[in-house]
Amino acid sequence: MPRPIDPALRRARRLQIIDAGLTAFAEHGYAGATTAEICRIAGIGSGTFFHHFPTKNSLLVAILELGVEETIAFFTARDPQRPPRQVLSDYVEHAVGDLADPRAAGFITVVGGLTAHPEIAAALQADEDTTRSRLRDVVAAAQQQGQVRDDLPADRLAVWIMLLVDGFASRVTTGGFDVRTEAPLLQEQVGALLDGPRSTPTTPC
Amino acid sequence: MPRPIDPALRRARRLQIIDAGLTAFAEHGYAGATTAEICRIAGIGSGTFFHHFPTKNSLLVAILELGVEETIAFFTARDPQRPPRQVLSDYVEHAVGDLADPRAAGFITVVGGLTAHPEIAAALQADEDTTRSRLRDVVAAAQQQGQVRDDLPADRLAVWIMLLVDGFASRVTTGGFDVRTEAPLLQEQVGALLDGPRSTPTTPC
Amino acid sequence: MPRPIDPALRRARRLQIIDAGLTAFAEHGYAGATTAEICRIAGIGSGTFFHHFPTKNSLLVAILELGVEETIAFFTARDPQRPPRQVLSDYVEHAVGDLADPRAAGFITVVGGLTAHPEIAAALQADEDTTRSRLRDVVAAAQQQGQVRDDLPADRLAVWIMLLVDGFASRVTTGGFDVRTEAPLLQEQVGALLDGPRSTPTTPC
Amino acid sequence: MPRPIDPALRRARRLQIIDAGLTAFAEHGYAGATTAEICRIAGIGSGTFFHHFPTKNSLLVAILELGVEETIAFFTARDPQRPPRQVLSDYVEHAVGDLADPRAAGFITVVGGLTAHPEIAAALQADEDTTRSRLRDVVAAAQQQGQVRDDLPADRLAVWIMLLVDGFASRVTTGGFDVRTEAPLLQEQVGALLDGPRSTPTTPC
DNA sequence: AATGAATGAGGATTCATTCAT
DNA sequence: AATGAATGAATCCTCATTCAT
Repeated sequence: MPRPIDPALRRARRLQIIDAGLTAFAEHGYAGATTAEICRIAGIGSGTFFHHFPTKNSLLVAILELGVEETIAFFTARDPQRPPRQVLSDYVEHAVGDLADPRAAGFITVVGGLTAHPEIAAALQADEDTTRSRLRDVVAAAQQQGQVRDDLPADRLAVWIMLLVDGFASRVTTGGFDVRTEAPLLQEQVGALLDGPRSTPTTPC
Repeated sequence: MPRPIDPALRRARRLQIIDAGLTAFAEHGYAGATTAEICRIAGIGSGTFFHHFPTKNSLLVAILELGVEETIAFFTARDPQRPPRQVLSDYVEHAVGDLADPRAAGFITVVGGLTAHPEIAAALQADEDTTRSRLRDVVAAAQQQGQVRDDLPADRLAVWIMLLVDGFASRVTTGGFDVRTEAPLLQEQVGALLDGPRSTPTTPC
Repeated sequence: MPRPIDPALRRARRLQIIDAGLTAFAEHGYAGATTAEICRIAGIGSGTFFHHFPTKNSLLVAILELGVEETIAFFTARDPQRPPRQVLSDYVEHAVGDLADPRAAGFITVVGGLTAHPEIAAALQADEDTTRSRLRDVVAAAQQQGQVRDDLPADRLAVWIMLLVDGFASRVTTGGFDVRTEAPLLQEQVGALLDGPRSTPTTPC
Repeated sequence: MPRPIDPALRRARRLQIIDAGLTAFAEHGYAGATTAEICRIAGIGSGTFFHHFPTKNSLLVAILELGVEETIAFFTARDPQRPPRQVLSDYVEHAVGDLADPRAAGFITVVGGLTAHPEIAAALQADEDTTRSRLRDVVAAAQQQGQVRDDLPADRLAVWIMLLVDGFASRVTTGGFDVRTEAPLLQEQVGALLDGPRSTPTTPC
C-alpha cells in the first residue's frame, strides 16, 4: 500500500539531514562525526538516515554536490553585461556571505584535505574544478578587457582567489575574527592580487 | 642497580612516533587516523605507542607543542639588528619552507578546526597565540619604523599574515600547486598587505 | 510511522543480559568477567550488550538495583499481622532460598567489597542500606513486643542478621555445604542472636 | 660476578611485594588489581616484581600460603594443656586480630570465591582445608571433654566457626562496623553455636 | 517512509610479561 | 638484583550499517 510520496517532502527531509551533517562535520571532522550524532541533530532515527543516504560517505558527497550547484548557480545568474572584474568582486562577496555561517567555514577547512575515500576525493575535486574553471573564465575575460594584470595566467589567479577565500575561511573558526569587519580587507587583498605589484617605483617625481 | 636511562633514546622514540602521527593525521585527519596505522608507520607495537603517549589525544598535543617550540625558536634566533619588515618576510619564507613538506600542510588544514576535545582546543589556541603575539610584536616594530602601514592595528595585520599562510597551506594539498613556484606570489601578497592599498593616483608629483 | 516498541521485549532482553552477567560475575568476579563472555552466555553480539547497557559497570549496578527491588518487594508483601519475630525468620528463609542459586551466593561474596568504582560503591551502599533499614524496623517492632532481646540496638542486630547471611553465602561457594541441610542451623544461630546469651547459669536447681 | 645474595634481603623484598599485593587485591579484587599498581604501592619497578614472582597468579598463591603458615603456627603454638574450648575462643580472637587490618578483611571476601584459575583454586582449598582440619581436631577434643555439643559432627561445627568469621570479615569492609566493639558478640555467637540450642525450659529442677 | 533493535568489525587502551642493560 | 622499555593479546566500547516491523 504505497503511500503517495511527496517528492517535496523527500527533498525537505534530505535537506534536513544535509544541514545536520554540515553541523556535525564542521564540528568534528568527517571521521569524527558519527551518524548517531547527525541523526540526533536532525531529530530522526538511524533507520531514517540510511533511508535517504546509503552511507555516511554519500552524505558528505551530497553536501559537496550542493556546493557545486550553488557555485554554478552563482555564475549562471551573473548579468553578462557586468564587468568581469566586478563579477570577481561579487564572487568574493558571495563567498564571504556563505562564511557568515561558521559551520560553512568549519566544514571547508576540516573537510578540505580528505583524500582517503576515493568518492570523497572525487567530489572534492569536482567542487574545486568547478569553482576554479568558472573563476578562470571570468579572470580571463577581465584580462582581455585590461582590468586585470596579465603577467600571470588566468588559471593561476583563479587559484589564488580561492587561496585567499580559503585562508579567510580558516580564520573564521578561530575567535576574534569578524567576517563582516574583515571582508573589506579581503576585497583589498583580492584587488592587490589582480592589480599586481605596485607600479615600479621608478616613477620619477 | 637501575640502568642509567638514556633520555636521548626516549626522546628519539618520541620523535619517531610524532613523525608517524604527523603523516597519519595529515592524511586521514585526527579521528580518521588510527593508532594502529600510526604504529605501523612508526614500526612499533601498540604497547610502545601508549608507553610514550598516554592517549592518541596527547600525541596530537605533542605535535602542536613542537610547533610552538619551533615558532619560538624562529623568533628567538632573529638578529635584533635585522629590519622588522625583513623579519616578516623571513617568517613567511620559513613557513613556506615548512610547507614544502606536504604533510605539514595537510596537518595544518585538517587539524585546524578541532574544538571537540578541550585539550586539543587548548593546544591549538596556544599555537595560535604564540605565532600571533610574536608576529604582532614584529609588525608593531615595523610600524614604528615606518616600514608598514599604520592604518591597521598590528594585531590585525598579524592575523592576516597567518591567514595568507593558512590559505597557502590549504592549496598545497591540492594538485598543481608548487610551493616553490608560488612562494614569490605569497611574498607579494604579504607585501601588499603590509603596504596597504596603492596610494591614490592623486599623489601629485 | 514509528513501530510501536514493545517495552516487554526490551525488558526481557535486559533480564537476559542481567542473568548472564550474574553468572559471569559470580564465577570470575567483576573485573575478571569479560563482556565478551557475558555476551556469549546471553547469546548476543557485543553491540547488543552495549545497546542495552552503556557500560559493563552499569550492568552490575542494574543487578544490584534488582536486588534492592526484590528486598523491598519482600518486606512490602509481609502480612502486617504476622509477628515480627516470624518475619525475621521468613527473611532468613527467603535469603536462603536465593542462595539456593549458587550464582547468587558467588555474586554476593565476590562483588561485596568493591569500592573502586564510585557508581558501584553507591549501588552497593544502597543495597546495604535498604536491607538494613527494613530489617531494623522489624527488629525494633519485635523488641517492642518482647520477642527479641533489647540489650542491643535494633540496628546492630539487623547488621548481625546480615552478617550471618553473608557468612552463610560465603560458604555456599565452597564444596560440601548444602544449603538446605544447613538452613536450620542458620535459623538456630539467628535465634541465638535474637534471644541473647543463655539466661545466667545462676538458675538454682 | 654474582653479588653475595642476602637471603634475608630477598625475603624482605618478597614480603614487601606481598604486602603491596594484599593492599591491591583487597581494594580491587584479583583481576582488578594490576601488577603496575602493586609495583607502585611496593615502590618497585615492574621488572623487580617478576624477578620475585613469575606471575601475578603466583603472588596471590604466596599470600594464601602465608595465611596457611600463619594458621599452622597458631595451632602449633597452643599450650597442649589449654582446654580445647578455650583454644576455639582463642582462635576467634586471633582471627579478629587479623581482621583489625581492613585489608585482610577485604582480601578474604574479595578473593574467596575465585575458581577460575586452577592454581588459585588449589591454594584457596589448601587454606580452607588447613583451617578446617585444625579447627575440627580442636572441636572434636572439646566434644570428648563435654565442653561442646555433640549432636553435630566436629567438622560441621568447624565449618560454622569459619562461617561466622567470614561473615564477620564481610562486615568489616562496610562502614559503621568496629571490629573491637563487635568482637564480643562474635564470641557470643560462637558460644551459642558450640553450646547448641538453649536447653528446653522443661528441664526440671 | 520511519523506526530502533541488532550486529560485528574495528578502535583506543590496558596489562601481564619479557628482556637487554 | 633491579630497571623500565617493548610487546601484542585481550578488553571495553564505538559505530556504520542492516532489517523486521
